[in-house]
Amino acid sequence: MRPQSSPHPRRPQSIIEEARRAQIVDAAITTVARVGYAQASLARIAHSAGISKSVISYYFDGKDDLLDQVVGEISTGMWAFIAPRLAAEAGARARLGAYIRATLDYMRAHRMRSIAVMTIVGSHRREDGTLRFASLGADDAITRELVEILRQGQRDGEFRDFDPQVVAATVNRALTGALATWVLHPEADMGAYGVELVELFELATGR
Amino acid sequence: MRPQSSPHPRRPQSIIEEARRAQIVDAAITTVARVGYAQASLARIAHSAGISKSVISYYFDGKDDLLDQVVGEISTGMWAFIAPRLAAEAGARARLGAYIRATLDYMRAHRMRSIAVMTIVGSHRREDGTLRFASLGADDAITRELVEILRQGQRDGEFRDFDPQVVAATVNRALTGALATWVLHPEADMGAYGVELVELFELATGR
Amino acid sequence: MRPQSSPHPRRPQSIIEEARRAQIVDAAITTVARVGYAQASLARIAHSAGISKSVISYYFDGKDDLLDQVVGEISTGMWAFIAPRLAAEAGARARLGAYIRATLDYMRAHRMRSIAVMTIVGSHRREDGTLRFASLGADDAITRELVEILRQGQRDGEFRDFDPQVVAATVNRALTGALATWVLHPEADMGAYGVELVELFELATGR
Amino acid sequence: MRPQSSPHPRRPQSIIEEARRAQIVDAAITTVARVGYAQASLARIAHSAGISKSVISYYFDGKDDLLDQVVGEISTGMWAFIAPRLAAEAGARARLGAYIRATLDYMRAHRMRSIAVMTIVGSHRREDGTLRFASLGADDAITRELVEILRQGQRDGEFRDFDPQVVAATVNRALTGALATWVLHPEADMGAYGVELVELFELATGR
DNA sequence: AATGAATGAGTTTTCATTCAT
DNA sequence: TATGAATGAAAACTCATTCAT
Repeated sequence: MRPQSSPHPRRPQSIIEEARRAQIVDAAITTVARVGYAQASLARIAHSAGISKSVISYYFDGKDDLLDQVVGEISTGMWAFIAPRLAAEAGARARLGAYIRATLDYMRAHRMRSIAVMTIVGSHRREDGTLRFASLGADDAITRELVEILRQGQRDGEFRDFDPQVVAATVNRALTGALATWVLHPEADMGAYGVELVELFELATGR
Repeated sequence: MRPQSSPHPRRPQSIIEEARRAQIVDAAITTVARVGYAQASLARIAHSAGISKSVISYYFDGKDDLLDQVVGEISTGMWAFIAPRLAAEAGARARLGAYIRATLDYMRAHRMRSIAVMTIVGSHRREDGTLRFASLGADDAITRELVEILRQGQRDGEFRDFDPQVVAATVNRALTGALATWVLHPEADMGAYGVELVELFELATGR
Repeated sequence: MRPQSSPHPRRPQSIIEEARRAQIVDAAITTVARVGYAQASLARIAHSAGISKSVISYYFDGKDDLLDQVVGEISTGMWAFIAPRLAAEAGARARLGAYIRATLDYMRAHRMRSIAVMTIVGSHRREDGTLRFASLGADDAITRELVEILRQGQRDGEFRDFDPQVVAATVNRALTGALATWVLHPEADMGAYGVELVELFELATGR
Repeated sequence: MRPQSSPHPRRPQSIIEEARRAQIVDAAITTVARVGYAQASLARIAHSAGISKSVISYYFDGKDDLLDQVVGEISTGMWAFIAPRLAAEAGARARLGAYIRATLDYMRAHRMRSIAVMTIVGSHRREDGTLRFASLGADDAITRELVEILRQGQRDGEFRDFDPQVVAATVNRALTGALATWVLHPEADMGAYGVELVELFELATGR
């Protein structure tokens, strides 16, 4: 990922330039969410953005760069959404609940973005075949914060003894599971789903 | 579909035919597990099987058919592996634990198959863009059995009151999460991971 | 065209062998008539005959040979149908009418065969790109007989002076035109069409 | 369809774009006329145009689209050639003669185009197996004009009573018959052929 | 007498990328 | 800043044919 850096030697980032980039990123998000990773060709994305294909090549260093930036932007936005909600809570137990609720709230508020990032993370690969974002949901910034919450809870005696990495991965998986359920059943009650998950993990982690 | 779009509704399944089919299915599994869904072209699969591309078309009615059969075969094998382990246990709590352990044992015993099915399920789409196997892990035969176990536990008073669909989806997600962790960290201790998950869900579901 | 001759050194033409050949030829006729020349693959023909693809290769020296024999057999049958009807008439004018009526009657009695031969004649090409049956309808046995009728009529003073080749080609084209109309409008009245054509060519040729 | 499945409903048709399209259409015409419909692959057409295969996909929405445009362009050109010749004549008899002569003149002046359109019309099929241009020569704009001439002649008493559809189809068939003869015998005298046909149909229709 | 198995050549189409303007 | 034009590679798939049995 090469965020904020231009492929060609151009430095001044004009407002119009940033607008174009955002427009393309949005089109990529919508397209990936709608038709999936494999079908989200540059032609389709360009078409969805109402621009010519080569504009994408102009602003991004190829498809990989575009998708990298899509994931980067969504991750950033997600963290910006969740972080204050964690900060508002005191105690590991409360913060774990806030983490779950905030994530689900983000998904509800940004359905397309959430689906897109889940889709890309599960499909975007390097040339050697390994998933490019395999660490997302397991070792990224947000998850590291979650792990820290869990560790703090254990130190403070709020949580029982467990492997924080395993629980963190399970929590994240549960959250994307909620999203997948929502995709399959758009009429599902995400609020109730959240209540269930909060209780589930409180019981699972409490002493 | 049988070879040559045969006029006969059912032709005798020769040994060599079944062997070839199995060989191709195996090559597809290996290839998908190694390079991912999008890169697993028929050419690559054929190459991996050491056969010509058109042999695949000869035995399968296209790529969709092949992948359908891959998923079908693995699902069947998985269920055949897990079912007796469930039957050997009495009580919902014990059976839930057996479900988790058996699934992880299957994954350990059949790493490639497990990765392949997880990959295909997450990527294989219909022409309309919807995931072809979206229901796998949410509404398939194995999951229905899991839901039944959870319901039984609630009826018997072993489990607290929760939404069985949510918990079942979360359990399944946790299991594929274990697999994803194992892919990312092949040195990870799956046995310990299993112990963690069993305890987590016992606490999460118990009263 | 290599009628009656087998590709492989087999001489005894058993009854069963002839039955198979006829079965395959019939299947080819039906298939070509239904889906057109380009789509009439050996696989489709074999499927329609309820046999394996390689049986065709066993009885015919490839697709060209099969189609040659299809055209040959239909031409032969057509001539066998028409010839006695010509012989029954005296005078060129009467025989020209009989030619037109007999051909249309054949088409009505053998719709599939007629469509098939028209289709193949218009599409089957040699490797150099030239139509293999370009002479059919212009210089074949039946047309030569038609030309002879026209010449006789001119000699006898029944017909005016015209180029018999041109008129013969036009008559034949008119007849395949009737067939094409019938294909496009299956409800068309072929009897009335025939009456129109007979009158048309009587006036066109008479003195 | 325009290049790149453009997002804009109508892009400016640059000169170079129109030139390329015309070049490709011409190459398709030449190729179809030379090797026939079935052998006229996009690869061959591209080769004949001296361009890469994918340029065709860039300018046309697939092979069907290309052939549709080939037929459309030739039909348009043919009508533009014939219409003024009809308009220059008074009386149905004279106009019928003009129709025949003008069509044959077009064929002589545009041999390849004429052969190509005859070939495509006789072979290009929809997925359901029906001929895509079955109505050409039976129910298209030019033929409707011919039918109108015939009807006018009957109303004015120049022509006898006959089925105009049958006669129109026969005239058109006779004309493609002339073309087929010319293909088979390039040395044939098309002028004389035309004289024969004009006389034939004058006698056939006159009272 | 028959065919299952296999294949290589060829089909149309899609795609990401490059480049001159 | 933007894009129209072009391309080569690769995709899935079809086909007529061959061959061993």
